[in-house]
Amino acid sequence: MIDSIEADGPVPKYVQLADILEQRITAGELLPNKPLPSEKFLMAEYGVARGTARRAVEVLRDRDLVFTVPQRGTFVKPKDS
Amino acid sequence: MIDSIEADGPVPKYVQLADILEQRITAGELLPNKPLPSEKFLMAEYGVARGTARRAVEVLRDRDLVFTVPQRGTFVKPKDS
DNA sequence: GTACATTTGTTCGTATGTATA
DNA sequence: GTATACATACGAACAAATGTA
Repeated sequence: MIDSIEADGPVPKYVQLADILEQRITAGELLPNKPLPSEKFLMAEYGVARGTARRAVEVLRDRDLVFTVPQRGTFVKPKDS
Repeated sequence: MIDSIEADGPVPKYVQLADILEQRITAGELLPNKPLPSEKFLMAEYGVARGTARRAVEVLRDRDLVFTVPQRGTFVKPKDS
C-alpha cells in the first residue's frame, strides 16, 4: 500500500500521487461520479505544489479513471463509460 | 511611504498590497471594527486580480491585523484582542 | 415574499519566472 | 537541453450568505 509521497525517489511525485489516488478509487474509497479531492486539498494532504497535484489528476484522466468538468471539479468515472 | 504596486520587483504584489493596507491601518485611516475595502474594490483601486487581493487579505489575517466574516467582509481588529 | 446587489468561498484554466536534477 | 517542482499572477465561473429595495 502506497500512502505517502517520497521526494528523492525514481518516481516523480505526480506519478506517486496519481498511483495513490488510483488505489483510493479501485479500493472504493472514492466513488463513481463523486468528486476527487480538490487540488487545494491534495496540496495540503500530500504536501505537494498545485502544479504537481494538477499533473497527477492529468495522469488519472489519461488512465481514463476520472473526468474533469471545467469550473466544477474532477470526478471518478463510472465503470461503464 | 508605499502607495503603489510594482509588477517586476522582488516583492510579490500580494505582499506589497498587504503592506500598503497595513500602513493604512496603523496610520488610523482604516479603523478598528470597520470594514477593509472589499476584494472587488481592491481590484479596482490597485489594479490587481481577485486572487491577489484575497492573498493580501490572507496575509493581514496571518499578521493578526484583521478578521473576516463570510459574506460580510473583512474588518480591522481592535487593538485589545 | 421576491428580486437584486454585494461579498466572500471555491474551483478550474492558463501563463510566466525561477530553481533544481 | 529536458523534466520536474514551486511561486506568482491573471481570468473566469459558480455557490452561498447577507442586506436591501
